[in-house]
Amino acid sequence: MQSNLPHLQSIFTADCVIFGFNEGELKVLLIERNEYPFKDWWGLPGFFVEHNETIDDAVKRILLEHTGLKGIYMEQLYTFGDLKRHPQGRIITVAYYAMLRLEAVNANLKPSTNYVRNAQWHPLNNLPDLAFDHRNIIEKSIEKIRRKVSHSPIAFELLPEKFTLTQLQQLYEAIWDKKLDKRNFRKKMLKYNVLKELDEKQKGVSYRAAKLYKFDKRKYNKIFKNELNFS
Amino acid sequence: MQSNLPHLQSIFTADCVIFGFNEGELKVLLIERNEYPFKDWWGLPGFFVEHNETIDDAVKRILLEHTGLKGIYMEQLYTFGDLKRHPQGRIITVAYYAMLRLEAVNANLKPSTNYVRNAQWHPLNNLPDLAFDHRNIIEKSIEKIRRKVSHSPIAFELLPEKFTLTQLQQLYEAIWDKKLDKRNFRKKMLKYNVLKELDEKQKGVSYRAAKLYKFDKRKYNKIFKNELNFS
DNA sequence: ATATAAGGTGTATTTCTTACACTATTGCTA
DNA sequence: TAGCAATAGTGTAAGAAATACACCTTATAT
Repeated sequence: MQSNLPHLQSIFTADCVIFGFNEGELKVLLIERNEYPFKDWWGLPGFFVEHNETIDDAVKRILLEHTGLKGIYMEQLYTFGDLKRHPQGRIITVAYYAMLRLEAVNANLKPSTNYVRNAQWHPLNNLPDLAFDHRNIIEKSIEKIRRKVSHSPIAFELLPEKFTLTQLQQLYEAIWDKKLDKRNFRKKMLKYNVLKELDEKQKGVSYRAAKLYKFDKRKYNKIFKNELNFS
Repeated sequence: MQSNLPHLQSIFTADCVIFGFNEGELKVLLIERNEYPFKDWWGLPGFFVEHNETIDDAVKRILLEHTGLKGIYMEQLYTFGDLKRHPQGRIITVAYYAMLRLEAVNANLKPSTNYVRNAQWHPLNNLPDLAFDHRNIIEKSIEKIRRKVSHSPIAFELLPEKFTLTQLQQLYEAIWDKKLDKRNFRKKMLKYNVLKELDEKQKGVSYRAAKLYKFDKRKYNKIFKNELNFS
């Protein structure tokens, strides 16, 4: 099958776009770079992929080293390869994204590599200047989650385990950047039959406490295997 | 911004998954390889990306050199990076896909590189053994076009410029691998308002000739900019 | 006790989806 | 040239889903 061909290895990076939701805002996880190029700039967690690790493994390792986050399931988004995107030469990057319950991990963001000084959530609509083409990558990610969320209720991953319907609605309003009707939203959500109503209520609010709900993953998997609705 | 960092270049390949539709079947364009590795095997058009070309440009060049096809708009599908996918080492590949009017290009498939001996359409449900992980790439592509076609009527690209509603229905049936109701299908399609009815009929058939339609791209762009339908 | 702030609920209208079967037209051939 | 073969083309009724819309309830703070 092969003659004496040279041995080759792909050199490339992988970047992580991690979305969280808090205080009615979508946020993205950025790191402060401690190494050239773009030393002292903010950017996405991202680094070179090793020769002996899959891309899926690499993004997990990189996210852990850069932010301390572990066990996050990321999906591949797109591969960026503009000629000028990286100052060291044409280096392509494979971007992955994930959405997660922000409040669960808010406190303990701890980089474990010298390449990174600091990891922090930033509101999506108030980002600092970013290294490389990272702003572009984030913009493509937000388009992707908009499309994704419109075909399946994956948005639950951005909420705490127990949440109120109002929180859920605010999340959709943040992703869509538009207001939704409260009654219709609730009707629709409850009809999907993937919410489990709990016997608990919100605490610590100075007004009528709302019922708490959980996302029922078993039912979700049954219903949304086929997420299709055109003809 | 940078100190004295080494100059680097990504080494990687790009592959093309080109779908066509003919005689009621979905087909994919394969090439017969004339070089190691996988000499004499069938595989996707694909090759190394040059250091000074974008990935988007590279797939166009590669498709042209391998098959003679020109001016095809391809979209990025996914980047494959399994450790064992390429016998020369861990070389990742960025896969692109396109759908196109098969009958317009059927005759003149002419490779212009010695790496390729031959280019040919193969029915999707009767593929030969394929080089590398190309079967896997094709499977991921077909899932993608199923999802895509269910959110926007992009399937028109697989039909000749003028087509009958029955041809359109057969195309959807091939993509979905299931039968659809004729009356409901027509009602739905016409309601989208992206078909232009022509003053022409099918020719050369030995039964009642069907009306021909065209895809109205202007209307399409207006309607499907936001292809979203959840809340 | 009252104000404040959000929680929680129903109905009528319109639109979309689905299931379902017969007549019309054309070319071919006996 | 009659009739057969093959596909084109059409409508309706029932159920499901989407939308628009406003008021009372409950908990807390003062």
